[in-house]
Amino acid sequence: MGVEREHQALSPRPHSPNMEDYLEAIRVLTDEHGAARVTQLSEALQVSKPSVTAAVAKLAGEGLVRHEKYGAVELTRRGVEVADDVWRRHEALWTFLTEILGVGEDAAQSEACKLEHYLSPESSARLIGFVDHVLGGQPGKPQWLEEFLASNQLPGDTE
Amino acid sequence: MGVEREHQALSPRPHSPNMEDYLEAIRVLTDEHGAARVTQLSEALQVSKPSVTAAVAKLAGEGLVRHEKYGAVELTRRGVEVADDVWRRHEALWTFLTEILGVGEDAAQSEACKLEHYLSPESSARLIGFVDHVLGGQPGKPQWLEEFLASNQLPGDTE
DNA sequence: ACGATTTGTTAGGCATGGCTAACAAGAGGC
DNA sequence: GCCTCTTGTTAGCCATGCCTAACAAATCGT
Repeated sequence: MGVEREHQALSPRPHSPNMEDYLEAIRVLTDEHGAARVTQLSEALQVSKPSVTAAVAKLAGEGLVRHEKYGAVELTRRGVEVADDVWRRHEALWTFLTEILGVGEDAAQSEACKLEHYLSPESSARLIGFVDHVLGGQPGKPQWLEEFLASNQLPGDTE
Repeated sequence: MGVEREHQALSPRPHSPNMEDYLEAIRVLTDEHGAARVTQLSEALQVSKPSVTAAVAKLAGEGLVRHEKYGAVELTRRGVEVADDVWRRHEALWTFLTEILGVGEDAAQSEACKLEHYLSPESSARLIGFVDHVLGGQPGKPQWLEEFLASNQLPGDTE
């Protein structure tokens, strides 16, 4: 195995994992409740309200959200684009983890939230293609996948 | 899709991604050159030498490495365990990315370096099992995989 | 063995992104 | 209308992990 391990940058994503999390959460809350408030974000992301205020101010400075004092937080067009992009990676990972690896839904959810920030556009696209290729063709799952999933049911599988 | 997105903690790994990177790099350098020096770590991880000194001091404080001033850095037994654990996740990801998703080797390398810190033990185990189930049975790759990989060769595939 | 080069450390800062405590604005009950 | 409760903000602080500049130790050549 070619173990020459330089840590090269791999075109760093323009927004930090934390900021991507905020954008994604704003997107989800807006979809669910019509608006995203500071308190809801604070609960959803499990951070304090002052942390939310600060993050939102930062995102507003980058033109990704709009926020008038004491009001709701809204994504700008650019903010929506970023949030959707993160969300697509999230879904691809979630589906892969649950449907193909057989990870439990809650664990897959948490894990996708972490991994989504580090999946490159290329891998993202390939993963989506892979999931589709494996699950998209027939109604159920292919034989070999059923075999693999069955072979993993040994330990505490709390699905 | 059950979109109730609490950011729950998922038993956080005991060591930060950055510290895992240091441990992993020390492991690799020790294997390759017999020892890990500050300058080599600085180059391998693309950080300044003072940053390495600080990180190593921290790891020494946690009992993961040994380091006498101006000398080589060595992993303790516990350090080796952590480094090996990270390395296993790295390899599983690398193999999955290159052999199954068809990502180029360099991109896969960089990406595995990021993702490895966020893969849970469970997913890690399942991913390893998956890779083995898919590639381990026959000599080459299964038909369906060959098909998938072939269907991806359309765009600029700089392998 | 001593000067030059390489290697490593210390000191001092900076950015990110968390936190608590304290205060201010808005909303509802009466 | 006012009092209260909730919501949001400000101020100030902390940890992580990175940096540069400057200094100290080690190593090498002659």
